[in-house]
Amino acid sequence: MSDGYDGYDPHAYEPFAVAADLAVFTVRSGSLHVLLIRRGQEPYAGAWALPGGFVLPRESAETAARRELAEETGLADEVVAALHLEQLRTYSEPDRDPRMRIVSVAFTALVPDLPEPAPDGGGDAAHARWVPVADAGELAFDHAAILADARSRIGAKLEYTCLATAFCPPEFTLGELQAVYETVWSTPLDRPNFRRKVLATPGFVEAVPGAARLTGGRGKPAALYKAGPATALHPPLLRPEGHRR
Amino acid sequence: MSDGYDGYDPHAYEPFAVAADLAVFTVRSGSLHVLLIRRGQEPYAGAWALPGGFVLPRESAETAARRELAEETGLADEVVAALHLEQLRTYSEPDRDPRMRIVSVAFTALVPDLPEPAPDGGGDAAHARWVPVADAGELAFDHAAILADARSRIGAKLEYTCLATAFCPPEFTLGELQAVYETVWSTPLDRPNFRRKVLATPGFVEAVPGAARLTGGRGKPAALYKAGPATALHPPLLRPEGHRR
DNA sequence: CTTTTTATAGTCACTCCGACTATAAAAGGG
DNA sequence: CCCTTTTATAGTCGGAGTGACTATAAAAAG
Repeated sequence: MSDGYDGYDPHAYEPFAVAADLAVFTVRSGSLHVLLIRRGQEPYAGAWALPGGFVLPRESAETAARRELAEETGLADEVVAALHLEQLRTYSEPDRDPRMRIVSVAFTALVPDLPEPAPDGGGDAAHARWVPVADAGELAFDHAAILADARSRIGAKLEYTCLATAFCPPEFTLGELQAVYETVWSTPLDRPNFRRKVLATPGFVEAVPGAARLTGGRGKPAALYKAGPATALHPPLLRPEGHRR
Repeated sequence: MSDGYDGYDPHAYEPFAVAADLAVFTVRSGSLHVLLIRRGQEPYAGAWALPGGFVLPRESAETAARRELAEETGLADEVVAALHLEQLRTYSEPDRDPRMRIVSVAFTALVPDLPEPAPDGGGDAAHARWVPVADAGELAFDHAAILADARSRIGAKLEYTCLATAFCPPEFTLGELQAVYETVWSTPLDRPNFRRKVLATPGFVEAVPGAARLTGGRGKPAALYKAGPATALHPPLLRPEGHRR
């Protein structure tokens, strides 16, 4: 026998298709939302699904993910191009799609609270919506499992990376950053302690001098910060005991 | 336009092939080794490569990874079946294989120091060898990048999981466990502190009562432990500053 | 029997973190 | 205009965890 790569004739087999699917998260009005599209055709017509689609012959999976996201959701091209995509994992069970053999590379992205996916862009975008993950329920294919994996991954990543700032607008208050953690982890955090930890981590956030959020809200105006150059959190910011998944 | 999944005719495109590749690590004689095979045919004939091969039409990527590992390395079937495989990530750059479009799902596995891959099994196994990762050098395809990603992943995983016991035989001393950390991280650790940390983490290791390693070695015989039920390390066992990647 | 080697036990100071209290600066209601 | 409410920010205190280190125990080597 030769090794597994030799003597393979791809046309002798039913071909694989390779897809890229995305779990794009945002935090809005105190709950974690995921971007879903409603399927227009069988299978799973009318069901909600993660945005995604086939990888074309000259694309990497990540390129395909960006292209599909732009096509299906009408998010602005600059937004999609700048988006930090992270590969989650690949789903390759033989029967995960009833039509044919489809191997799907899943990606995760975090975005600040954006306007609703442009319905004026017409076409696919009209079927895209932000849905609270708690309300996502049944999804097409194995997308519910992908969503669960993505959710658990981002919860863990908040512990040891600075990724939480990706959920925030360019300038944000520490209260807003804390709300991201509390929303993703579904647990309240002590405000002074959170503040101390964030400020003590070099490069996590940087003060925007002289700026303060002029919200219509009550209370003392909060200082504004922007994301710093750090990417990892050492030591990590662990969620309270009993809130891990 | 419809969404990306609809109206796709896979036969209209050059087909994709999907492969599974493995980075299987072990610790032997004080250095981290990876299992490599020598390629017999073009492309990259004579070069070293990670074991792996094509996913068959009715297999998941993980099933294919196990099958290829057994075929190519002659590792015992029980060993391969019991192996903890973790998906690393998927490599999908269009030109990563010169022959055709191949998307590869990479896996990582950790095994105790095993005998050399059975050369008596004949066939492919004869071309499999444990190679110190420091000596791996150039590999076929993008396997050097996969290996680097895998190495960095396992280093990070030792920090917050109990995975280090996977490198050890069923019963091991704390000194052996510490050697795993020191080898993977390439940094010495303080022995009493390491011991305190491991024993203070519930479920990391369990004492084997009355047993002690009767090595030919000098010094006081060490007590034996076996892997406990815990899977995560809270709080984590962080490597010393400046040794992260 | 002494030295060497390895395992194991214990000490001490410092850091980090959870819980908590106190003060500051805004809005809203009388 | 004062007083309450709300939110932001500052500080305190004790305990857990850890790095650096010392001490003791149990084996082999000379």
